Parts: sequence; C-alpha cells; structure tokens
Amino acid sequence: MLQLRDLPTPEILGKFADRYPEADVTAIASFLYLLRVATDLSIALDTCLSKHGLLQGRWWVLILLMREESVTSTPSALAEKVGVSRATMTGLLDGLEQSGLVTRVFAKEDRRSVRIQLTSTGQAKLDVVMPDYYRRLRQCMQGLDEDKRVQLQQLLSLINMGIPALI
Amino acid sequence: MLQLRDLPTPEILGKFADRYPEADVTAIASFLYLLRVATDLSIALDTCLSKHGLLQGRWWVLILLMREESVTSTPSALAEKVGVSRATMTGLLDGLEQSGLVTRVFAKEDRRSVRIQLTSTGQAKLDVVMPDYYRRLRQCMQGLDEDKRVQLQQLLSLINMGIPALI
DNA sequence: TTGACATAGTTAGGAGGCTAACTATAATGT
DNA sequence: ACATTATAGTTAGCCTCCTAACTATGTCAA
Repeated sequence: MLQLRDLPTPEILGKFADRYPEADVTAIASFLYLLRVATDLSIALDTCLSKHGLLQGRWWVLILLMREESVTSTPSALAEKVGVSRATMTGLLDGLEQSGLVTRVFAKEDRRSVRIQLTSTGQAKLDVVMPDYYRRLRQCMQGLDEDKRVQLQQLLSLINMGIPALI
Repeated sequence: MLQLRDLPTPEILGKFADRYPEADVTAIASFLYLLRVATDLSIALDTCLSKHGLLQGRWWVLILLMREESVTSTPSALAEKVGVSRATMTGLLDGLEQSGLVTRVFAKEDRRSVRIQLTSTGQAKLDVVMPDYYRRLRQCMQGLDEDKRVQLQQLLSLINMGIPALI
C-alpha cells in the first residue's frame, strides 16, 4: 500500500511547497501519516495471520463463508466480497481445498457453478485464529476509548467523501 | 493492503462476538474502516500516478532524489527509504533509467557503489506530476479543517503506539 | 429452435514484490 | 600480509496479484 517509509519532515514539505504552490502541507502530512499507520497495521495483521499459516486472502474467504447461514458460497460472490479477481479466487480456493479447509461441491441447478463449503477443519481453524486475532486487536486499540473511536470514524468518513476528488 | 470490500455489518459483528467473546466490536469496526479508507486512498493515488505513466515505487524514487541537495543517492539508501528490498530497487532503477528519468553514475571512491542521479527529464516529469498530485490531494482533504487534521494525527498516533501489541 | 449474447469458472501470461545466493569490492584483525 | 567478514549491487526463482482469453453452460429473442 504505502511503501514509503521515510515520511517528509516539515522542512522538506516546506521546500516542496516553495517549488509547488499547489501544496497544502497539512493535507499532505495527514494523508501520508494515515497511509503509513494503516500500512503498518496491515503488515502486523499479516504477521499475526502467518503464525497460523494464513494470509489475508485465504483468511477472508474462511470468514466470509462463516458469515453465511449455510457456510457456503460461490467463487464469484467470494471474489467480489474479498476484493480480488475471479482468477485469483480460483487460486485461493485451490490452496484452501488442498489444506482441507473448504470443499468444492458441484451445483445441480446450474452446472456452470460450484458451491464452496467451509469444512469442519476450516471452522476449527477459525476457532483458533479468530480469538487470537480479536485479543490482539483489542489490545492494539485499547488506547482509544469509545468517544475517540467515534471521532475517528467521523474523520475517516470525511476523508472517504473526498476520495473521488483524488482520482 | 485491505482487500476485503464487504465490511461486516453490526449484526455480523454481533454474531461473531457471540461465538468469540474476545471480540471488541467497536475496535474491529474502527480498525477495518481505517484500513478500508486508507486502501481506497492508495488505490486513488495509484490511479492518479498512472495517468502520468508512473506507479508508487518509481514515483517515490524520483521524489527522494529531489529531496537531496545533490539530487543523487545510492540504490541501498533509496531502497531503505522507499521501503522495498535492494533487489526490487534494482528493477525500479532499471525502469527509470530506461525512461531517462535517472542515470547510474559509477562512484570513484567506492567501486562497489553506484550513484543515482535525477536527470533534467526526471525533474521535468516531477514538475508535471507534483502540481497535479498536490492539487488533487488538497481537494480530497478539504473536508477537514486544521483542527480536525490535528485530531486525526493524534488518534492515528494512539493507534500507532498499539501496533506492537498486534504483532 | 437456433443463433447471439451472458455468465461461471479456469487457464495462460505478465507485473511487481520478496528472499536467497552470487560477484565484486572494502574493511578488519591477527 | 592475508584470511575473514561485511557491504553494494545484481540475478534467479518464487508468490500473489492482475487482465485477457478460453470452455462450458444458461438465457433470450427472432
């Protein structure tokens, strides 16, 4: 996401603002710090998951299956919800099936389609990973009380509304 | 970064919290929304850069070179600051050199080392890209006044302190 | 009913990231 | 002085993502 590790100092931002009058230094600083913290969170999440032999892609598939009443879904629906292409989902499901965490069940009503089902092994995996993830996340966020969490959501939603202007 | 597009509803969070008592639902919601907004910002940034034929990696290299008084640096230093491996930096520099945006100059004092220099073409490229990027970013962040930007930085810094607990 | 189009999943090939190993050069310690 | 160790950059091979093309099946309208 944000690769850059060496965020600009106020001096550097000032130097760039001299050359480029379009620069809004506090906007730039907020933007970069937001991306920096979020990226470090994402890396930490991957590290936590990798201790259980998972990466984000496969983990989200398991969670999405567990969300369903029937613990089943289709590759297309999963791809859209996870946010990867259908081609990538094929690969994720190959890996999960090989690990015995999901199974492919051929559908009768539409023979193009396949139903993906969470196995008991997959559920057992989640029952180990999720408590660990939730415990760590609780600790990570304990510096923010409920008020601050609401504040954060509001600020983020203001930024979110601005995103179309960036594209 | 965060692939997941389908964030959990309060109902889903509640269902998971029933099964996993370790869950702190507002912590989870804040965490996921932060990652979601940051990821969308990053994607928007890539989109903006791609209009100029750049991606984040190469763009950061140009910016880091411009930050230097001498507009030169070394592959190792650039790799560390950009946040990629030295192997990846070799590839980024190959591409930038081929486009004429930087040059490799062999160092005399240490014959293992190479100095990377921003060319005038590279500077000209930045003089086109940076005003566009700054203008868009200003617009994107205009929903937050200075107070809110300070607030955001404080909240992010609290989360940042919690990251070690997540690893 | 059958030709055109749409949809589900997979496969093929490419981009960009990584680690590990390699080459060349420099620094260090006995 | 010379063997050892460290450092700079590159190369090779792997992973995960992507888009585009392909196969099979379903849908719809003339």
